[in-house]
Amino acid sequence: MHGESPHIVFLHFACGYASFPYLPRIFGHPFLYFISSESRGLGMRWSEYLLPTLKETPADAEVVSHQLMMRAGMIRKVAAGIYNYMPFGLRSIRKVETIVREELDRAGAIEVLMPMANPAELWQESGRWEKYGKELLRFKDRKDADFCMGPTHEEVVTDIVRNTVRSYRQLPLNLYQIQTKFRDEIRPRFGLMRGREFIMKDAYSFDLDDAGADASYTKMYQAYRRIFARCGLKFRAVEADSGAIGGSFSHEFMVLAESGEDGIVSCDSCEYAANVEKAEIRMGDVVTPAAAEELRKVETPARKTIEDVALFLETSPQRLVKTLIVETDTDETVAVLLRGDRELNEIKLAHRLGCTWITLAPEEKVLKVTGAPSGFAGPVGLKVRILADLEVQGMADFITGANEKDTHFAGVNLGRDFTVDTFADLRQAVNGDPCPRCGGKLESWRGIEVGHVFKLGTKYSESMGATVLDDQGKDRTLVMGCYGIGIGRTVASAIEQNHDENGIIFPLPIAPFHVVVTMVNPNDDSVRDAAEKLYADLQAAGVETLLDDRDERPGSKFKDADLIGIPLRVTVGARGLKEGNLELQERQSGERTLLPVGEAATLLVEQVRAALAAR
RNA sequence: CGGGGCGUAGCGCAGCCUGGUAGCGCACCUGCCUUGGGAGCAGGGGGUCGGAGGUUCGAAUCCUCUCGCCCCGACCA
Repeated sequence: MHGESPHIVFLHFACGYASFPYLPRIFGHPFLYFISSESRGLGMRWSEYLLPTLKETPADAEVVSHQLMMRAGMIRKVAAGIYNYMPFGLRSIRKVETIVREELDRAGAIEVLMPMANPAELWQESGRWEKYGKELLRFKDRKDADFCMGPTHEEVVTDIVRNTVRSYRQLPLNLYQIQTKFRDEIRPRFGLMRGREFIMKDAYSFDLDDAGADASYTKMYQAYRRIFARCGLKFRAVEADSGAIGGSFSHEFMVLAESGEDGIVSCDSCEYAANVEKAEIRMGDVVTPAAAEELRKVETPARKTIEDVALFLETSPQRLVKTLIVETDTDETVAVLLRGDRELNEIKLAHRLGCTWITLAPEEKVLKVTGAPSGFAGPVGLKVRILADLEVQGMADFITGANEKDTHFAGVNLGRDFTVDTFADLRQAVNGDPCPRCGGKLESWRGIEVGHVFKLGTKYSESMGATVLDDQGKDRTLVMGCYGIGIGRTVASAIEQNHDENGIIFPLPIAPFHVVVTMVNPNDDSVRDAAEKLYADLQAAGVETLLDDRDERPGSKFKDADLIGIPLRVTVGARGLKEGNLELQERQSGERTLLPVGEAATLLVEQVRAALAAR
């Protein structure tokens, strides 16, 4: 793990100063540089750094952030879902961590560090040793005692609190850590986006009662908003499915990006935003239109999908009702009806059925239930329980499968031809649906979940006996909240959101360096001197600077600079120098400005300060 | 878990079908040359062809097993 090793004074040419213990505000010696006690140096020479950029995209990297993090030398894979954080990538990770620490400290949370190796006993106490499944990586120590790698730390933190907190007067308490976690994902992918080993900030709040827990929750919610805003990210805090707890006490923080794994919706006229898993759809009173057509069979040879059937019968998917055969974890098989162009929201259905998960029935089951191969299921004559989306209630004369190979029914009508056991809101919300709060329009986005705040209640405090005495001297079970931020994923999502065809475009607050100084020709003394001077001046002013002093052709250096995405690039070349200028190019806009040599450092410092203060 | 695909130099790939002394581009090293958008020339180093077993006179190539990695996944709605 990172964190405790004392870091490390780096000296090239001047090894005698290796015990230099702190970071001086200003120094004049251009050959002396170091990594501070925070393991971040202000300056680095590319020629002496480890920044292995790749011209080509590694074959196994699917999403941009993964590709670019590999190409920019930020990460290297060690095993499936397990990565080295290379120096350049680590700097960005540390930036996010620093912002997280500052904001959590400000919100009154207290940092701790819990072990990666968790004894089985704690997990048995909470019952999760049995429940957690294969994602929990278990192992034995030399004495054959059971352990697991912590995928999250409710058990451990609850243990801390029950052992150390006795009185309501010690509350509220909010403990957080930044730790490497391990979840043995079935399919790790997308680089840091979905790894097995990953750096996570997790926090846990403890309060005497519900009201206190709500206050803690709100505080964290606010802190999270600041954190992601300070990271320079476009995000939404959305209502998430909170499972058994209910209410609006679960929010996910979603970085907006096309490639996001989660669908979210937000209202264009009020504050409502939700994960599509949760987003409700409000329908007014639904009136079933009168049937106009007779039920009739139509041949639909080999037309299995909604699109094919609609095309073949020269109608639109909206005129079809699709029938999904679904199995539950409680061993029930039901049929679910949706308008042809709609998608089932499995979470809503599971809630409705009171089960934990549902799954589409396998081919054999479909055959058994409907008597036809999949693709031709319909409600008419079905023996299983039938649920239908509210929208279906407003349909008449529609088309469904006929439970017979290569055959559909047309002119199908509710009541007359079949009956539905339950109508409910079962479909996925889509762009343009009405907002359940204000009736405005919902806009849909893709998002990457980078943070989650959750009111836990007493699940762990109760099973593990975390109680304090209240002012009446009575035992009270603590009310908990838990709050996570994926640190690596935050960096990855920042790249997902901020890149172009040339590479990364880091938001300045989390950029590994603020400025890259590119020497066009390091063999030209005037160029070298001017670049060295700027490099020294910038560091003296606290600007994190990468000096590209490599003896490479300018073209490769520019390409590399674009790739690694440092927000400000200063080109030092003989051409500009003749006029007394350096050239500033902003990565984001591509805008170029001439900087008079004498004022360059000052102007850059101002720009960096402004960017950091803007948030 | 089920299905599919791929493992050949650091990276990206060809060669495999039809067995016969392992190749290309980039990267790397040396020298020359060049220095404002991934230059050029010349020379050079580097591969248990993922692993094990088998077939064969002979296996990167055919067969079996195994490991690793990647992708997809349920009338896709």
